[in-house]
Amino acid sequence: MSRSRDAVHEILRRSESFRSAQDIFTEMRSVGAKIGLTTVYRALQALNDDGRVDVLRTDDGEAVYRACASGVHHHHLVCRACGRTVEVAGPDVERWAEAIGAEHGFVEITHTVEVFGTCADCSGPR
Amino acid sequence: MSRSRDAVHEILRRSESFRSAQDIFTEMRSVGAKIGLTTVYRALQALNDDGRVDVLRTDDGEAVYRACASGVHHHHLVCRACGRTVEVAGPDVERWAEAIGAEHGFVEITHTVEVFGTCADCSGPR
DNA sequence: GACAGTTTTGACAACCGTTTTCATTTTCCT
DNA sequence: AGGAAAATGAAAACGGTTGTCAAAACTGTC
Repeated sequence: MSRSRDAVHEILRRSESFRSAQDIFTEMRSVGAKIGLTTVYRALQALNDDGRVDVLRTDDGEAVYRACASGVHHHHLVCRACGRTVEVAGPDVERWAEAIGAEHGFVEITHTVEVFGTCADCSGPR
Repeated sequence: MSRSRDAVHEILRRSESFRSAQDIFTEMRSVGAKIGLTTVYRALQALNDDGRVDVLRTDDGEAVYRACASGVHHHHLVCRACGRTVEVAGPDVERWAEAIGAEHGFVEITHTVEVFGTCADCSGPR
């Protein structure tokens, strides 16, 4: 797993928003790349297994991916208009999740947090 | 929209974990209810539109529903073993999300937060 | 109660994103 | 080069969800 996997990774690194598999596939094809949809899916899961990309589900159940700048735990602030995404750290949230879990007797706490909003560019010059 | 919608709502109120549409459909049928899968889906979206149930997506993209006890904003602490769910409030998280958004020039902030863990019953008596 | 009009229902087909299959191609190693 | 193993992609299979459309269940009115 290598050639196409790097290509997919490259696309994601150049994007600053979450992209769907089909979306990536279309872009690659339109640029002339000879790649199959299946391979894009496989590359994405491989990249995700390696922790090189973040995945999340849109409200309609589609999986969207993004190359994460850091391998460490973080969350996303996503513009609902243009899709621009900022990685944010949330030590307070991590602590809160742990505390909430402990309070109810839960162990091995994990959590998912996504923040949405409209960025300055999209809401500003009205 | 009434008969079956109430039936679906009732099932959810009796469950303390998130349920999928198909899951609910199967249960209703096994109890002898004469209802179609389509109707279950319709009832669920209607209930969701009315803010009577919470929806979230599992990692494999399936939509799961739960009757929320309160109409006010809250989050969930879900046992990954038995699915038991506790509603939790997180004023700190709300503030954090607002702050993070503002810091990056985003407005109209919303967020999704789900906490997962293993509950006492499922991890305790080893 | 009968009737016309509206709403709800459900079997079935259509959708759509994702995964599997499997035969072909490419890569890697010696 | 030669052969085994990994990667690829077209097409088919899958699974959850939504659309279609005719039949059934309510509505309110005479």
